[in-house]
This record gives sequence, C-alpha cells and structure tokens, in this order.
Amino acid sequence: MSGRTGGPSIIEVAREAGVSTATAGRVLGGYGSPSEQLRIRVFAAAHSLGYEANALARSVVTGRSGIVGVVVPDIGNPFFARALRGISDVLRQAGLEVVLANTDGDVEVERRAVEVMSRNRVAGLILASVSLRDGRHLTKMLSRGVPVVLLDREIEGLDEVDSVMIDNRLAARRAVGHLIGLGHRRIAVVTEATKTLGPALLAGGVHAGLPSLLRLEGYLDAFREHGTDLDLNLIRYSGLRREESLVVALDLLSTDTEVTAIFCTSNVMTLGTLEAIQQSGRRCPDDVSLVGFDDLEWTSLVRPRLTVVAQPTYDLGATAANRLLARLNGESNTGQRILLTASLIIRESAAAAPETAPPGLP
Amino acid sequence: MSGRTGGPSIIEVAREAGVSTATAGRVLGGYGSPSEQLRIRVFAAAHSLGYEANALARSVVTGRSGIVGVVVPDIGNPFFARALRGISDVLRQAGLEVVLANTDGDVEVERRAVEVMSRNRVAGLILASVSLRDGRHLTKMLSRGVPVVLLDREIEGLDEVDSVMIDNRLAARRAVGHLIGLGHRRIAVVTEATKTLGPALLAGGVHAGLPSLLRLEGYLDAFREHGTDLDLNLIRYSGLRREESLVVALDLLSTDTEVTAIFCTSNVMTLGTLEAIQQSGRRCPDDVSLVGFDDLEWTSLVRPRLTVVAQPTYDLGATAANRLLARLNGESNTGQRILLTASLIIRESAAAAPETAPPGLP
DNA sequence: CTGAAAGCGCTTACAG
DNA sequence: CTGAAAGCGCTTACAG
Repeated sequence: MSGRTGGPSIIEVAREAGVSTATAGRVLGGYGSPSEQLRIRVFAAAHSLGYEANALARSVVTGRSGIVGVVVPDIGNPFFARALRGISDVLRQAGLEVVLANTDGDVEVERRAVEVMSRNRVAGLILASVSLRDGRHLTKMLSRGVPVVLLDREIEGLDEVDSVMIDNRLAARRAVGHLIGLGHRRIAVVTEATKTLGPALLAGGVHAGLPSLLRLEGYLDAFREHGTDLDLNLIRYSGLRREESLVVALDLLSTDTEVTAIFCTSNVMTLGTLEAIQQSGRRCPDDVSLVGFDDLEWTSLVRPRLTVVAQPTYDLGATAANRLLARLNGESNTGQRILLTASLIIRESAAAAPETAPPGLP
Repeated sequence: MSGRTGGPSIIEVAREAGVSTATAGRVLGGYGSPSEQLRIRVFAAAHSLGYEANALARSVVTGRSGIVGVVVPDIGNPFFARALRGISDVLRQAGLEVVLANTDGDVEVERRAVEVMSRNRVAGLILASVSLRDGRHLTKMLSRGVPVVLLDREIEGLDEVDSVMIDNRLAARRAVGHLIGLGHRRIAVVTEATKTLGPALLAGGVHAGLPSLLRLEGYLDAFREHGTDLDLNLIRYSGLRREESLVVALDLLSTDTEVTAIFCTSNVMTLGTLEAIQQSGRRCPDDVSLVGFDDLEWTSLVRPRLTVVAQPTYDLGATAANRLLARLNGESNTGQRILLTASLIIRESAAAAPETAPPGLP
C-alpha cells in the first residue's frame, strides 16, 4: 500500500465495467478505438465511481505533460500581465495548458521555479529571466529537448534558444531623440540599470543584455546621434522600486536645477519620477518634460497625460507562444532572436524646452 | 518502448553507480538512510549522466504533488497580483510550490483550469471563482480530500469549504456613510454588479454572494442607516471593463446634473469614472466627489488624490494560504468563513457637498 | 475491437 | 544499510 489518496483508479473502473484496464484506458484516455458499446459501459462506471483521470500517470508514460510553464519576475507588473494574456490565448488555442510561476525578481526563486517545472516535465517553457549572465538552470530542460523561449530578456551564451523582445535600444534612442527635437539639452535619465553595470556600460566594458542597460545605451545613442553633450550627472540609478526612484528623482531635481527633461527606463521608474516632479513643485511640462516607459492604464489619467514608449506587450507574449509552438511541432530548430518595435505615444508631458533664449542675448 | 523523451532515469543512474534502483532512489529522493559511501557514488553517477528527477513519477506513487494551485480571474488586476504575493510567501516558506492559472473571468476557462490542476493532483487549491452559483467543478477534488480555499468570493452551497475575503458590505456602507457625512445626498454608485443581479438584489430576491453585489448592498445600507432617500437612477451598472464604466459614468454625469458624489465598487469602475469626471468638465471634488475601491499605485498620483476603500490585499492572500496549510496538516476540518476588514483611506477626492444652501432660502 | 502483459520512472514494505 | 520485488495509475505494442 502507498499514497492512495482516495479516488478510484482506472482499475476499479475497469472492474466495475467488466472490461480490461486497457479498454478502460482507451475510452477514458480517448485513444485507440473502443466500441461504442464498451464506451458507454466504461463511462457509466467511471461516472458512478466519480472517476477522475490521473494526468500524472499519463504523463509518466507519455513522457510529457501538455502543460507549458511560464515564469516571470513580477506578474503584478502590467507588462507581464498583458504579455501573459497573449501567451495564454495562443497556447490555449493550441490545446495546451499554461501554468505560471512568479519569481519576485529573485534569482534563487527563479532557479527553483524552473527546476520544479522541469522536474514536472512541462512540454515547454517561456521565461522572462532575472539571471542574465547564467543559463545553467535551463541546461537540463534543453538537453532533454524541451523548447525554451526567452521573453523580454536574453540570457548570455544561450544562442540556440529563441528570444522575443522589443528593440529596447532603438526605442530609448527615439524617445530621447524626441526630447532633443523639442529643444532639450539637459536630459536626465532615471534607470534601474544597476550602479555597477551602468557605469561599466559607459566604460564600454559590458555587453548590454538587460532591457534597462539597452535602454540606457539608447539614451547614449541619442546624444551621440545629435551631437549633444553628455553629462554623467544626468544618469541616475535606482533599484527597481517606486520608492527608490522617487528618492533618486527628488535628488536629481534638487541638485540639478538646469534639467529640463527626464527619460525613464521602466514604468516603475516613471511612477516614482512623476511623483518626484509633483513633490518638487516644478511644473510638468512647463519646467520639466517627462517621457515614461510603458503605456499603463493610468498614464492618460494623470495630468499632464504622459508621453510614453509603448511596447506591443500582448504581441510579445503571443509571438513567444507561437515560437514555442513552432518548436514543439519541430518546425524550427535554430535560435531566433525576434525584435518587435515599440512606439512613442506623444501626449502632453513632453513639451518644448523652456527658456530657449534667442542666440546673442545674455 | 514509449515516450522516453530523453533524460536518464533512475535505472541508468543505479546501473552507472553499481547499486540497486532502490538505493539510487533513496539518495536521489532524499528518503531512507543510504550510507555516505553510496550517496557519493550515486550522486557522482547522477551528475555525470545529467540526471534530473521525474517529479511526475514520484507523485504518482505518493499520490500528491507538493504543488498548490492558485486560480484567479485576472492576474493583471493589482488586487490579485498582491494577494498572490501573500499566498506565495506563506506557501513557499512551508516548502510548497505554487502554480498559477488565469481564467480571464471566463467560467469555462476556470472549469478547465481547475480540472487540469485536479487531474495533476495538486496538493491543494486556492480559488477566486467567477462561477458563484456553481461549485460542481470542485467536487472531485473535495471528495478526494484535497483542501480548497476560496479567495475574495464564496460559492453558494459550499459551506464546508473555507473562504477568505473582506467584509464587502460593511466596507461599502462605511464609504458611502463617509459621503453622507460630508453632506452629500445625491450619491451615485457605479458598479459591476450585473444588470440582472443588481435589480434582483434590490427586489430582495437574491442572496448576495458576489463582492460587487455585497458592495451594492452596503451602499443601500448606508442610505437606510442615515435615512437618506434613494433614487434608483443613481445606481449605474457596467460590465467589468474600464471603457464601459467610462460610458456609464459619462451618461450619469450628463443626465443627472444634481449628482454630487459617486462611489465605485471596484478599481476598474474607479478608473472609468474618474476619466468620465475629467471629460465631463466637472471639477473633482468641487463639483463631484469620488470614492474609489482599492488603493492602487496611481490613486495618489492623480489630482485630486483619491479617497478609496483599501483592502488588506496581501493579508487576504496570506490568510488564505495559512488556512490551506492548516487543512493540509489536518489541523482543521470545519468550513471557516474569514472576513478581514477594509479601511477607508481619506484623501482629497471626496469633499464637503457643494451648494448646501442654508435651509429656508430659495 | 479487446485483453494479457510489459513498461514508464519512481517509492515502499519486506527480508536480510 | 541494501536489494529484489511489488506497486502507483496509466499507456502501448503484441496477439488474437
């Protein structure tokens, strides 16, 4: 005897119906071709016993589970919530189930979540990873031939794996270019790129992989492109928490009175920065312009309405899911790096730079 | 031969290590007491072969999976996202894994999600259901003795099941009472209670179970409590979509010029209603006061800052998880109905009623 | 179409 | 402590 936790098995159903377990399995599992007569008998028996198939046992035999795992750092972030919808719609249509795990941005939690899914033999995995330098937690799945699609972030050294994200660098460059076009010169950036990685990037020592780093790189690109002078004091680093970005932006606004525009590299940074502008007493966009990242529901509710970089969030998810399906169907087997394009939604928070004094006047 | 989808099994590891599969199982599975010597040999073999345990097979034997299922209607809703965090924190600490399913508010999707989890023998289930009249999709799990905890919504007729939610009726009554206390008399409500259920409730023909219905009932309570006159035109029904609530609130504001305050029964309703006020040209709170539901990140970012009913969201999740743990440990077996208390956060969007003309003047 | 038997990958009494 | 054997609940060739 072991862990029989209640619930009749296929054996009891077969006995009740007076057929072999093979036959019971065929009608209950929907494979083979049992006769209509036996089907009725078996279903009746199953129903009267309250039978419910044990998907675990089936998966042990077939080797896979028909379930796709999705692991993201923060499902509370509207970006991932919406991408998930795209994923679910596509996968559900293909007859696959989706289970989700949230990692809280914690590498260790991610490692565990992936391991749990791998051990439970998910058919495939869509992963928005927080550990960009290290894909070791994926090797077992990959060596078993389970397809993995990376969403929003790549992982270094995993070139055979598919990835789907926006062209972060280009998106940021355009956003900042927009500000430069409006006459701004002292344009700050509030970014969740780390205090170690950010400067390393500036020094040319890092291959940008994180979205935040790529966006920071795009910010630099824009300055370069327009021949605008760059002041390192304009780059402000914050942890990925709204409260922290509030403090950072507040510090920026109080120490640098010349700043006329701010670009934020994520919706969390945008939240804190907007709050900082409000608290600082400066008017937006009269005194300081703002371009945020991600078009969330509240961005058109605040005053002024926010000019933002909008990602095709739903499509990112749907595209990732379609890549996974292609892999599952064996249609493709070379790593593909898919970049979708973000758009700049121009509203009211970014306006012409103030006090563009006519040249020649003091 | 069958679905062997790559990956060595415990048999190969045992062979490689020169031990029985029982011994290999003991060291790899962490049960029994294998000798240190064999442990080393087995681990070495497992490592060299790239072995990863098949949790499915283990679960088939033990009868359960160590995984708790959570199914919610909309993980993109900050309410559920935050509750999930509470759930995860508690469950993870107890050594259980959490998998999530999103139902999109679709009864059929919910039914399927619950079935998938049930078939995969989750150890327990936390469910925020959309099908309040019908708990049939839970009977198989329940009859197998798998604990189920209902979050945020109850299901009629499932009295032996635990549930955790706020006292919705009381919360709404207090919110509306606050408006009455500020001198408002024509207080409208924008609610996602359905157009059929809402009126049925008013007619006394429905036992309120849905949060939205309970909140509507609390709205009525407040009028009754203060002896304020009720006008059915003040009750506006909307689907659970922001766009729809915008239309509904816009209609309210254009057809009823006397309304001085609006209460919303969910954060989605709040979003649309606030937008409607902005578009209508009326000033908030000078012309019309607003009390929203749920304290989201943007509620203190908009102007005026919103007065809202705040749910102890994280605690709701944590409490549900703790109930589940108690059940899993056999500590409890009678259905418990746990009501947490919501609080009213008073900010700027609800102010004294305008034009409270002194009595006696025309 | 149907059944007896073997098998999936693991765990669990049962002897030793 | 260790192994041979039986078992978990299902599926899959293989005969008939």
